Amino acid sequence: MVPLYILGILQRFGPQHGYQIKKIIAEQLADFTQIKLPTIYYHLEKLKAEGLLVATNEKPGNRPEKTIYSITDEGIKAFKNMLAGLLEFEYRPTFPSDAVFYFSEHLETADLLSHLTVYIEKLKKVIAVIKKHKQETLSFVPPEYKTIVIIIFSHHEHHYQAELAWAEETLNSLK
Amino acid sequence: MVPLYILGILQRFGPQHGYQIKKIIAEQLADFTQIKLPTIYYHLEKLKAEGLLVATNEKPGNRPEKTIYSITDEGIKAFKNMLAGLLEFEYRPTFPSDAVFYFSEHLETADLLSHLTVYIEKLKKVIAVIKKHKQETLSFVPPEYKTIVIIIFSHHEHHYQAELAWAEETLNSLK
DNA sequence: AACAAAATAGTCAGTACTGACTATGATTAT
DNA sequence: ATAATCATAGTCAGTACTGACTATTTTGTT
Repeated sequence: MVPLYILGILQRFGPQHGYQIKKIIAEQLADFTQIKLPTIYYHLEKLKAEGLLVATNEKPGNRPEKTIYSITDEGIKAFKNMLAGLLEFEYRPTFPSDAVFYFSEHLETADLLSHLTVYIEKLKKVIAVIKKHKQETLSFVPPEYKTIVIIIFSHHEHHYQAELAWAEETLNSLK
Repeated sequence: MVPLYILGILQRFGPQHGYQIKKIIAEQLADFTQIKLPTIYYHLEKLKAEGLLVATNEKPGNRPEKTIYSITDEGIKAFKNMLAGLLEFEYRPTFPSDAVFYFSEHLETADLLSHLTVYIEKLKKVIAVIKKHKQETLSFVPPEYKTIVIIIFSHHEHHYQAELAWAEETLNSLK
């Protein structure tokens, strides 16, 4: 995923350095990925070694030196292949909470119930935040991106609602 | 997750070697985790180094030598702590397909539509399989485990249904 | 009896990720 | 004026995961 994001962002926004790429991801995709800065640098160097990016150095004023990365023609080709590969996406979730229940003979039911209650409240808040972000995002993106914004946000809404419904059912089944 | 599974299985089923642990996970949890054999061996050695497991060697007949791992008192304590930590579970999914849509300006709508159609059929099949496995599992587990089986399976059912609903909505919105 | 396939029991090297750390310039608060 | 905090721009070592590989035994198949 990370190389795809980097190559795509470099195409859409032009040459960038690591910190800026991280910022773009944090601003536009914070709800959907949690990519850390060292991960960005790791892949920038890797993509450079593969010839998909080239680096130039820049020293703006007396600021510390920056390494600016630009995508190459090779990089554009590789991006298209990655995207085509990803198109055959699959869905195979794993939930840490399944392990909790699998081994729940080692836990008190009361503890499970109280944690589930807290969890349900958290989920409700997250759902509210996502809905708010969706509206905010829709208010500033150009019209041609609105469909995509809706698709991505509603993907997460669906799954958070599923998680909430499961948590509520589970709470009731244990009471 | 893997250390928790290993320590839990060693408590529930007694001393085991790597391949058997893998088999237990594959039989009981195949729908929910995809832990590979080298991952098991990696953690067995790590847990041994931490003193949470002890290893004994066994040479049964003329079969190749086995390394059998048993949980220690330290290991039982660590397991309880892990489980208590996991109890504060969170939900933060990432979907590769979001990246596909985020960069969908580089794709043909027709390709998106045809892949979504295939994807929807796959999801329907997976849901049917999960429902079947749920019934099968319920038919042989002791009654006191039925609630847990239902909780874990229905967790996945909910999310697969969410994924299906999202995929169908998305397909319609792009038509 | 001979061969193939599956089960058993691992090793190892390469890939990916990230917490903790360093270091400097810019901005804000007091 | 100065201290604190934030933004910028990374490095590095440690952790985790797994594909590819090796090797033996058991079980079927012909």
